[in-house]
Amino acid sequence: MPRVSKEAKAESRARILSAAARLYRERGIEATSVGEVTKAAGMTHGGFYRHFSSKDDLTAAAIEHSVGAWARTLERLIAEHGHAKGVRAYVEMYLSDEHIAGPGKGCPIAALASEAATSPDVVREAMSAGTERIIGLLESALDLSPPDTRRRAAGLFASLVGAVVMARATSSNDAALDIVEGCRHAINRLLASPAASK
Amino acid sequence: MPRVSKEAKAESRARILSAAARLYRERGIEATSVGEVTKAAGMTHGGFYRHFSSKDDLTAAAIEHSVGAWARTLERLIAEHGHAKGVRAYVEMYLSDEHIAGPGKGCPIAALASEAATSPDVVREAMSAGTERIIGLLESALDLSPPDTRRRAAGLFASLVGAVVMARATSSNDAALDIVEGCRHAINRLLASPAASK
DNA sequence: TGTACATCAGTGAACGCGCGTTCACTGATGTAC
DNA sequence: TGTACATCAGTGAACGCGCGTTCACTGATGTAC
Repeated sequence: MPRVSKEAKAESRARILSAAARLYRERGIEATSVGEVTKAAGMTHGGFYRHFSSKDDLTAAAIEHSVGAWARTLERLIAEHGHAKGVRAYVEMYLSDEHIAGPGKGCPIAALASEAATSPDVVREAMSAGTERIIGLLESALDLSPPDTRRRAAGLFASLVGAVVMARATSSNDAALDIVEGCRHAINRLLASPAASK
Repeated sequence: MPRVSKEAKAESRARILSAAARLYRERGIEATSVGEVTKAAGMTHGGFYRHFSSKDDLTAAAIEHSVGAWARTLERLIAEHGHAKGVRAYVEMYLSDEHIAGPGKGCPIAALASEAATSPDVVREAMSAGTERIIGLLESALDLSPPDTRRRAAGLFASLVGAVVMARATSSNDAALDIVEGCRHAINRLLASPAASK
């Protein structure tokens, strides 16, 4: 296939980005090759470099893409259900069986955080920006005005990420359930006691 | 170097295992090659297969090795300081700057959980067994007899893991501090309210 | 509006490289007598 | 205890393979007149 219109090029780029975002979350970044991504996007690997300068460039863009989608979901839940109920809905979505069983459409922070920790700076920065954005949204929704709303939001999100990461790494379903339920109870306690602090 | 005594062989195996456990936690499993491990252990790659049948075999053994070390540390802290103070000391060690900055000697669950989620079963099982062991120790130390001590222990550990994973993936030190502090406060609240539950 | 031509998205072969693993070999260790 | 020999831990070259990336090529798209 020879040259293609501007619109077709933009669609190709979008397909590559979606495929990469899904495959990275399902299999990990290192374990996913450029060839697998372009194949999933319906093209051959040669044209890839018309869209991205390197695999790292794609990785950063794919993380931004998928983090953005999750941030918009949280924004939507808050807009639809109000602050407190929106956060609770997000927590339930995050801890749902679908989310744990389907990392391909899931939160990229839960799927990729430990791999990103050892990745090039451009990847780490995409990850940081995404984390920052989610914590910021949670912070503004937890408008209960305790002294450290931001840290409270960060602690809440860390619990969610830890629970999903561990539930996925566990080969026993019972153990995974205990982890998720334990996290849910801890967060409910956190959300129910606005003033408690040590 | 030709054949070597039984003791020397056992020492070689121990050096390979230590080197692998450190490099895996520092760089990730996929990102660490068999050659790098044997080089760090002071030998060439050819002799590796006298000790392990494959890289996956080594990976499972290395995870068991490092999880075991962390579980023994928790046991020691509980024995030295008693149940409640032992758990608090473990939390402080887990959330310390040294632990976050030095994954090579750190908890393998925090360093490798998301990569293990996409690894072969033998690796996942080593990870599960380790998680199970840590949660079991925390459960027996949280002897406050609420209805769901096990889930409480699992939730506590999930918070710790999430905080360390996210703090490491974040490129901003300030954001990492917020995450760790938020987690610390959430856990203190959890440990201080034995009967609260939702 | 129609024509001539430069641009460049996508193809598929090819590149150098490092991976996990195998193997012939060496010679000290461990064993049988 | 001493001797002869089988074992096998470790070496280093070699294997096939898949990786990220490059490149000559094709021909529809976009542009200049």
